[in-house]
Amino acid sequence: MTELTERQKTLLVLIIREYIETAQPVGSKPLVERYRLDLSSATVRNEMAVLTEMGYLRQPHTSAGRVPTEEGYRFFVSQMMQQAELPESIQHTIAHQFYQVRPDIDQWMTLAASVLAHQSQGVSVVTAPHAETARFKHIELISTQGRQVLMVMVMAGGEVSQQILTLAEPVSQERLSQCASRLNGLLSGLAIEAISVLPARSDALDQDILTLILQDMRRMEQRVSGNIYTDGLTNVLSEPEFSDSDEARRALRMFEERSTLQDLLARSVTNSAVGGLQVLIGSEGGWEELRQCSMVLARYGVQGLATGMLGVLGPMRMSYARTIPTVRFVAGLLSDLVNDAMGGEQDEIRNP
Amino acid sequence: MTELTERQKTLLVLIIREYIETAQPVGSKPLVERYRLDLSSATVRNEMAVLTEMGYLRQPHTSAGRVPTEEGYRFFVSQMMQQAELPESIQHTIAHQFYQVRPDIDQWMTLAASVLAHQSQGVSVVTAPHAETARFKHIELISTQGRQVLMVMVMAGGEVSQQILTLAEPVSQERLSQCASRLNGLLSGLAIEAISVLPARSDALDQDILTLILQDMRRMEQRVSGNIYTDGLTNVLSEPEFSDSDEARRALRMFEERSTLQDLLARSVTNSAVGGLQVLIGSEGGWEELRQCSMVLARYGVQGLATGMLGVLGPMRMSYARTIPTVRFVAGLLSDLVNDAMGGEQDEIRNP
DNA sequence: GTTAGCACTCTCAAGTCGGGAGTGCTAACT
DNA sequence: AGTTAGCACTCCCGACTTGAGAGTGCTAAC
Repeated sequence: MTELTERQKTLLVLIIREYIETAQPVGSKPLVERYRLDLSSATVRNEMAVLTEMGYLRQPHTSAGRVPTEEGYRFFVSQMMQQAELPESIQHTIAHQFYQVRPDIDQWMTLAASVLAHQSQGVSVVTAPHAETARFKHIELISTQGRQVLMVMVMAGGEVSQQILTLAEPVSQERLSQCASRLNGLLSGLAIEAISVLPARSDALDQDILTLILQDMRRMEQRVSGNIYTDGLTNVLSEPEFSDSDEARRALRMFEERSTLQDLLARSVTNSAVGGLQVLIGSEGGWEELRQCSMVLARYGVQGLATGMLGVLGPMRMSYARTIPTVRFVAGLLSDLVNDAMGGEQDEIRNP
Repeated sequence: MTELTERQKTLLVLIIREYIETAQPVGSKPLVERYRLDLSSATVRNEMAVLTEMGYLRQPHTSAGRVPTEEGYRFFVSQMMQQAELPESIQHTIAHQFYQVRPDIDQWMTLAASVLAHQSQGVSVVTAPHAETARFKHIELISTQGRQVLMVMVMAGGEVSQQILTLAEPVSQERLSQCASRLNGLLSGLAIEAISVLPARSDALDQDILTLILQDMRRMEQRVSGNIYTDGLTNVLSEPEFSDSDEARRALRMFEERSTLQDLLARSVTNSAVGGLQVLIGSEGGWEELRQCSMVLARYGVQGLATGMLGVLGPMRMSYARTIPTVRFVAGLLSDLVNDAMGGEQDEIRNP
């Protein structure tokens, strides 16, 4: 596979840019006119033929303009990656929004999803920060009525788990508080393995609660990611490639289905280099339903404490030039927020 | 406006049922054949003419079959409302799912949304239980690092609010716990109005936290509903009336937009009689974008403690026969769960 | 290596057309 | 009086045709 000449590169980029904008196969003549190229359409045609030969372009049918192939997009994106900073004004606007909402993980996630969807005109996903190894931080027991107790557990990474327990017999709030405070003292900062049996003198309630805590911590560790937030599901419907609604439906359905989405993200998590940005184009993602789509993914957070993923799904011809820098910027922002809120000595994931 | 004869009623119901199933204008001849009516198509035609005259049916164009009008659907639904119990087997399946998930409001809401969307093949909404007047129950302060503190507040209805505070100066976990326990003692069970200034001897930290608590409680009261959960956004895309994607997009978009959705629900909350079931057909909802849609809504929870809404959005020709009993059943189920978890003396909302 | 010219291909929108489904009316029947 | 068969009429819808337009690839000249 020979190298592309400089002119071929420029042409390829222009063609893809044009196609992303218009969603129409791009022809040689309109291209020279639109960009005032110092070339004749015939020359462009020749180059197009070469690029088609090499697999970067294809024609939907004889005598139609050219359309980028997955290869083409891949080349385009690799060009894009280096540069592409988000304009300062937009950076400020976004950051401003984050500092305006109530400081709470849930709010931040929702906002991040909203910002991503808005900026990229695609479907966004954000997963809440999640620790690979669960470390206990704090527990709280609140009696609601009779034998029902609300248990709120906070992990070192900031993850919160709530559940409602039914005890064997009614217990006063006072006893619950004492139990919680004992356990807090004993378990603070410990990971699952470090938690052993309780001192002999502890009562049955302590034991029961401890069992539940361990159960819950194991559940947390098994999860591949924190809660999933999405936004912009409808954005993609306006894209012409999804006008035949069945294709769109299948793609959106799998995106709405949390479990599938989690699989998808999980796979990317393992692949993704720390702090790196990943662009999955078309079949690269490996999901049949998303063959026509691309995803821009990034990992954010504080390595070793809590990390999450965020990304955008769009048609293959999504505006990478907008999406990539946005994803990168928001990832940085969330990393900062997580670091400020829970961080400490650990390494924060920063942009490469 | 004269009454409908018995035969006209039967016919109307059959026509609508047929239309709901096929999404095609229904003609006289196919109708008699399909349902083996002891009538000729001509007679049916005559009756159809009458029903059209009365506004229950319309024809898309001369010499096409009949299609129900909003009036028609309204009549149909009013017939439906009385009866319509969900089959026992399905009731069990659903109930089983609820008792299988981890007992946690968030899980229940997600599951409820999922069940509704699945059963009705429509878009579901569920709002978390929300109290009209916020009553303090418990607070917890957890130091994360330096001056950052995670504050978790639980309200009497079970609502939980988290946020991350930045204090003026670092405070030890011990002092935070003492502060929390003092405030818990003082404020337990109180509504906003009942909370006055603290005893003179309390320190600055107590004061600061109290201010934040009040702020947060006010915020909770201002909200019209708890968190919103939706599911099945994509279901509606397979409906033929939304094949021209623009209509679908606008409808879904407004449904995805939380704020609009909240408005919509808020309006219904005020309208809805306690425990009642509400069916909004077409323009009844008052939302331009949902002119082609219907909603089945219900309120659940424990009156005076915490209530929420749940419902299903679908095309006007949605399967009311499936949706109505499902919504009613799930509402009952959630009421039970809320009552078990937090209830007590208050009146639980039950099915009429 | 580049470009003008040209024949060729293929899509897309508009127009045409006939079959079919369904109606409403009338007149006969019960 | 209500019901039904028969029939003319209307209108949609899919299939087909057609012509314009856009774009290509090739060839030959620059």
